[in-house]
Amino acid sequence: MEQYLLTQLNNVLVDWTGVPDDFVAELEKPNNPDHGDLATSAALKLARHLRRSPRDIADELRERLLARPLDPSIVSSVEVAGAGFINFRFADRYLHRQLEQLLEAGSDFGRAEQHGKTAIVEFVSANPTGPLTVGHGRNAVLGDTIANLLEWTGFAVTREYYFNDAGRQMRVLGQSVKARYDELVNPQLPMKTIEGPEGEPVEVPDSFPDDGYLGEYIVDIASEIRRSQDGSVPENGDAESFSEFAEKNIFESISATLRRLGVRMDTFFNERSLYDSGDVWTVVERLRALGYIYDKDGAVWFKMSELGGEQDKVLVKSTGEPTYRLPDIAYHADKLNRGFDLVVDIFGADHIATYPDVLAALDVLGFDTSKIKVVIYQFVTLLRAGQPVKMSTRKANFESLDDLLDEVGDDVTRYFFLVRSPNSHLEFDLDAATEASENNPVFYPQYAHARICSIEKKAEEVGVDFDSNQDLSILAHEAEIALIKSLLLLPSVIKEAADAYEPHKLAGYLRDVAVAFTQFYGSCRIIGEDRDISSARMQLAIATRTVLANGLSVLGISAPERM
RNA sequence: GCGCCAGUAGCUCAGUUGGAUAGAGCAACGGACUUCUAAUCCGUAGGUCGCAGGUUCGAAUCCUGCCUGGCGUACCA
Repeated sequence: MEQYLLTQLNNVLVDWTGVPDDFVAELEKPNNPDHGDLATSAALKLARHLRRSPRDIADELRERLLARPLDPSIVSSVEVAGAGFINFRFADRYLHRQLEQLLEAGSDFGRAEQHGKTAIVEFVSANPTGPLTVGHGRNAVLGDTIANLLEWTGFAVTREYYFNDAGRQMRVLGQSVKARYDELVNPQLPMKTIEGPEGEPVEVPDSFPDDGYLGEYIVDIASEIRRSQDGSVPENGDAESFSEFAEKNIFESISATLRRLGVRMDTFFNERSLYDSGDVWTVVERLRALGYIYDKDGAVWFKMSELGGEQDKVLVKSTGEPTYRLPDIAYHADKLNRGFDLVVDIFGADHIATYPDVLAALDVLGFDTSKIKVVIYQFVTLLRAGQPVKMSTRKANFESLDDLLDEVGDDVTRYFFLVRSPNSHLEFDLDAATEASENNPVFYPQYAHARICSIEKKAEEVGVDFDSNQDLSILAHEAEIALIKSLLLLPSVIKEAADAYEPHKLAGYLRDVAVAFTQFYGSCRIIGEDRDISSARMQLAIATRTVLANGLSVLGISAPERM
């Protein structure tokens, strides 16, 4: 309908003298149903060019459209309204035909054809120094759902987790675990007091690093090492063997947490491989050859100030160790070299400053940076009894993603993370997510889905005789038509959500579908009407269940058959 | 100081490629279960769209300035 109308509209305008060649009419969905199903403000926009009143132009535009003529099985009415809007209404016949196609497509309704392009979505990417936080949860759910959306719009998608198990962080981790282990083995160990997360004193062994990890999980890992009989960590092992054990342990717990969230990675990319391959140094040399590198104070600098940046950036510290920027550049070069058509990064707001440097470097290295899309999401505040809950990996007192999943479950967790726009701060109210769970918005689409399943089951029990080939044109009730219109939007909503990298558009849509269904349910009985109407309404219910199930599966939220 | 994000109903947030009367959920108030699931529905109330200018037929949306909050602005990641 939309495509058809656009073609008709613009064909009319092409033949219209005085209309600028580059003028393209657009359609919008009016928010007031009295204004039809689609509308165009073309007449208003042409007023200046044609030097006539918008209303006048709209009248003529309408006449010219009707003269083509318009296919009455698609468009039922064309009206001029307001200051010069033209409102179009769908023909019921058109809606019924589309509904038939929806039912035919079934679990593929909303899914676009594969177009042969590939995408890689990098997300989570937490280093194995501690359990995933709630912030990682938002990252994981966003990344996974954006990957789903891209798949549904025809991309072949790779989900990748980028991590680093070398360097300072892992050294500190090993030292932290070793110190806690020593403390367990030898209770007489001399202790010292350092500052905890709230500035409170914390007792740690003398050998504990000042910037060590204070989390309880460090002690857990230490006692696990002590219990383990496999000798993988020698009693007098160095910090490195402790760090290896801890890394393995933490990675397993991270994987388990992701599994609970329904997140599955295709590939894990270790930053270390960029050093092993020498890619990191190749980047420096190529940038140097291009004149964007200089040495100062023993460090290697990148001339970011010549590329629109505020100041030059250090790529290699005077210690010889690269900053995070250098491997980031090499990593993204690697992703582009792997031939992906689209490279998506999911970053927290605290990484906002890192990617302009990366993009600038890739740009001068000759890569097509337009293939890279960085999704930045804002921070999560966890509220319990109206008070913010502290969340930090390094410090002791924090709420982990696992704790959250324990408290509210995977569906609610995913929904809360997905229902807000990524660039909006997220207040995750635990009380609302748990105690008030009877009014929890996540249950809207789920409940509607379960209700339909229940109706189908009931129909089977009482042996209702449905005709699955029933002509759907019998559906003419206001609530039926409104529901059909809502259902047919799924493909375009998925497309919009994918193009914008904003899953909340889909989450909001599914709630609308649930509302439209419930209104239909309230005014139209399915079982117990005469056979024709009963059959047609059952088809409509099945179509609704299909849309809800497909949409929920994109969000990674379950579509239960009963609740 | 500079950069990014945000400021919309009591609360949490949609709506921002400029369109017609700014929406939803929760909270509040009033109704509806002998019916296919009441985890629901219907109704009422609730707004200087942070402030001030500007652009135009039209601004929550675009431009400028200012205010407030978050995150950055490392030879941390």
